[in-house]
Amino acid sequence: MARSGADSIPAELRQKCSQCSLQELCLPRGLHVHDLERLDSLVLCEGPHHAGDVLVTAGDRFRALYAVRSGSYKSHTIDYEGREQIWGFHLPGELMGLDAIHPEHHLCTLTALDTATVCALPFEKLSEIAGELPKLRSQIFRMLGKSLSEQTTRLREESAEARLAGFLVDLSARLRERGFSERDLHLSMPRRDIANYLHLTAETISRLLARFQSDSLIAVDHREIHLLDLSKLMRRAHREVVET
Amino acid sequence: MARSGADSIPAELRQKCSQCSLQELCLPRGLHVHDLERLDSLVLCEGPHHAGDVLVTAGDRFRALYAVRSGSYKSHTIDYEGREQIWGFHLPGELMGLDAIHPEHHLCTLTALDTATVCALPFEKLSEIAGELPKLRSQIFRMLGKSLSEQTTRLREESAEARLAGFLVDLSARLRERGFSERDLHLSMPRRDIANYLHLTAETISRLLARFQSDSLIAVDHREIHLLDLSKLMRRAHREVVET
DNA sequence: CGTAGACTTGAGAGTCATCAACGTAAGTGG
DNA sequence: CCACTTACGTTGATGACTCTCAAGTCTACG
Repeated sequence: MARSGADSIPAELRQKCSQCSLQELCLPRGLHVHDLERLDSLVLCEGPHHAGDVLVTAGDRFRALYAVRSGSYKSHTIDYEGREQIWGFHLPGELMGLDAIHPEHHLCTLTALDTATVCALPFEKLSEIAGELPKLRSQIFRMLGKSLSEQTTRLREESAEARLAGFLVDLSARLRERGFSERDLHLSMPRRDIANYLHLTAETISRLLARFQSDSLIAVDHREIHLLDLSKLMRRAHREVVET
Repeated sequence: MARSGADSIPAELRQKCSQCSLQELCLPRGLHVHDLERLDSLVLCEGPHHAGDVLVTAGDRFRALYAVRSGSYKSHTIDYEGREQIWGFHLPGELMGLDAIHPEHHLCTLTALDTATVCALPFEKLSEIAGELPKLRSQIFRMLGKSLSEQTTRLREESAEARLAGFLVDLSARLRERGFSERDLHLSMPRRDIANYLHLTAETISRLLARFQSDSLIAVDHREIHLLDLSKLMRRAHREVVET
């Protein structure tokens, strides 16, 4: 967590986008090798964090965007009555902290869900480099636009069933993008967190998973979910049964 | 709606950010006079549109962002079953079309709610200029981050009452920013649209407005809403009773 | 082996949607 | 000016869905 001064950063904290396997999912997507090296110069690795560790606390001054390197995180706030509200779960290659750009301080706390690491991208430097690299600039715009359109889909489906089905379908798609099986999900978060994210209760999640299972859509084993019929699940999510 | 070729644009379509009264609310916020003139060179005025006129249709190729100049618009989609979903209402100085940046086509249809005009900001040129003007760049980031954090607040409150109260409080704050009365709201959209936006029904909106009125929080006269007790309204919205 | 937290399942209650009837305002053409 | 139309808005009755509360089971881990 503690880090030495800005200069003389230990070599092991330096991470190279140019050699990262998540290149094509992450910020560097579409950049040329030469330009990638400009990014290499600012990326700092943090972690490993363990389940429950806090990377950023809501209210912290905005310094950097974070790209998940391994494991997963949740972004969440505490509301006026001390209740948690979860805004997103973040997988490797996904950018966190975008909500801090406008107010210049973080709106969300970022907490590790399992053993996880991130790359920190100091925003001032990033913005500077983005001034010179149109592709990087448009990639930042795209990532922002992406989380914008994601937020809009989350609560779009009205019924509890459609929301949970949509959650599973999304997770499946994101795992596939990352080279994992699209049918075997491991949930790194408890039922309560899924419920919170979808504006439901843990009991409802339990009941719905049981219903999906008895309808042969999925097989549930604790936090391992096997998707048996992806297209029926999409229909329950009120999604087009088409690949993205 | 029809416009002549890219060259020789009629003078009356040229609009100048440098002379616009919405400067401080809109994209140019914080730019120097000299830089403002760079923006002047790309802004094109469109309209006037009338209630129901469509500015952009979902699926249209992404060419430009739009800043509301006068009147108001709604952004909405049509879902898998032909049902409308409203994502936002947009007042003068607000940017529309941000959701199109990532997929490079518009996700939302933009429709005028009353007599209204916009400034079109061709994105390619805008992005070019943003490469040279760090302040403009960070302003675009901020506007994106802003709509991100706005989306996250809309459905945050769980009860119907809190959501509608929040809607009124937000509208009031945005009108105040624009120099209008924060207590006298004119709703440019029907109850059905408010309901849709908040994931409720028109009947529920009616009943809640009636309840707020009988609790002396507001006075309702058709689409004119007078806010009698802003701080109680904020409490119903589960918001901190503090100015932004 | 015992405890704490996560998860499941059941019963009852409350909120909001649905359906339906009616009232009101604005616009049209006679 | 007045019937007529159409869209919008209000109000009431009913019911479904999901939350809350409660009890009990399972799992992980010291």
